[in-house]
Amino acid sequence: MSTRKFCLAILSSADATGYEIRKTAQMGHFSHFIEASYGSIYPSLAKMEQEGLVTWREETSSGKPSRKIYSITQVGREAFVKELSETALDDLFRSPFLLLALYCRWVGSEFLSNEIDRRVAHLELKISGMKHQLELSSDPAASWTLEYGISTLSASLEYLKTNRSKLEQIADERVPQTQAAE
Amino acid sequence: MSTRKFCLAILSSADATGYEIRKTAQMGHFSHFIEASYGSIYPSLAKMEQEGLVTWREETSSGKPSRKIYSITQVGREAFVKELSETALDDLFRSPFLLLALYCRWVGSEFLSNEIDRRVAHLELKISGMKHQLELSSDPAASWTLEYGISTLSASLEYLKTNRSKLEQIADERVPQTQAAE
DNA sequence: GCTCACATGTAATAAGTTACATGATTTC
DNA sequence: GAAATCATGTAACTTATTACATGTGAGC
Repeated sequence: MSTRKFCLAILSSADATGYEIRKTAQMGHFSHFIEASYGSIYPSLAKMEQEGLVTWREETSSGKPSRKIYSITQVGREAFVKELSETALDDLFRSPFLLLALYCRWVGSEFLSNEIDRRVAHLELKISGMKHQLELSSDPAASWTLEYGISTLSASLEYLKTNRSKLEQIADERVPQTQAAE
Repeated sequence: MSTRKFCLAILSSADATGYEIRKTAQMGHFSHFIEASYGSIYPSLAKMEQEGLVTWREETSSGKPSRKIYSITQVGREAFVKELSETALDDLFRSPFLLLALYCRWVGSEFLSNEIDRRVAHLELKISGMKHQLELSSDPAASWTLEYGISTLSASLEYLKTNRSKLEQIADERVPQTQAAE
């Protein structure tokens, strides 16, 4: 249901093709808290067309592959607002990294350090990307959401940088796998 | 694969029943970044038993319903460590709330305010629950992870409290649904 | 000539959710 | 006597992931 909602969200601002919707999911200011791939977007759009939430027109420029440009209908807008207000609003957060942190003794500190390095780099990249988007943003709501993301990711990064050594020390007392069997 | 990994994680520390594993998922120090329901735990355990990652014994006390107590095998331990180190470590974060924030003009500021109130209360409850767990925690790695969670959730809460009025102002300029159709 | 970006889609599979089905024991 | 907790599981359904399949045009 989330891909659906996301497609309607995009289309509520402007017409778009499936390809463009996916690009927005990957690079837009949504990318922090939404994910959608072709395999979920195209079927979603097809289904919503059947239900009358969206329509499409074909655009054929000479040579270029033809595009299906989707538009949201009034019914679609109503469905979007309804979903916005009726869907559960709790965040979904899953972190394989925190599970690794919790069991870091099993993998040892070298491996852990490496993963932390990667995570730090990843977070820094993400934050700087969002800051860049913030500069370009003209929509105040988008700016607000971006800042929300930036401040939580920054807190996460900060904690990680400040406290990594503590965890690395814990991981130093590695549990050998042979001992593990008792 | 994540329910699987989570079950192995629990069992790597102590034997447990499916029921207990689910309780841990709901209330333990995992609850912040993991979710698992009966519908995913029981099938997972059954499958892992077939693959030799876990075994179980039955415990029948007079009267009480019989319990299937699962134990991890050496093969299971190895599989766990392997999954810990080989699985993707990126967080999964989905936020229907941030989508609502982004389109708050469509729902208006009254509705938004209400949702923010609920979210603030929810975050405060979650944070205080985690602080309580932190006090009880004797495992340094669990404490580290809990503090990680507390600091990011606190940043999130802080941002929300400080900047909610900004968003509420944006939502004040509500887009009427009739106008929406253009 | 190669690779990247544009462009649409399907099929097989994986994974998890929700509700259902059942039943005992304990606590208020 | 009712409700909560303990306890196991299944079945139908929803949803998304991954890989496959296909093809054009532009720039290097």
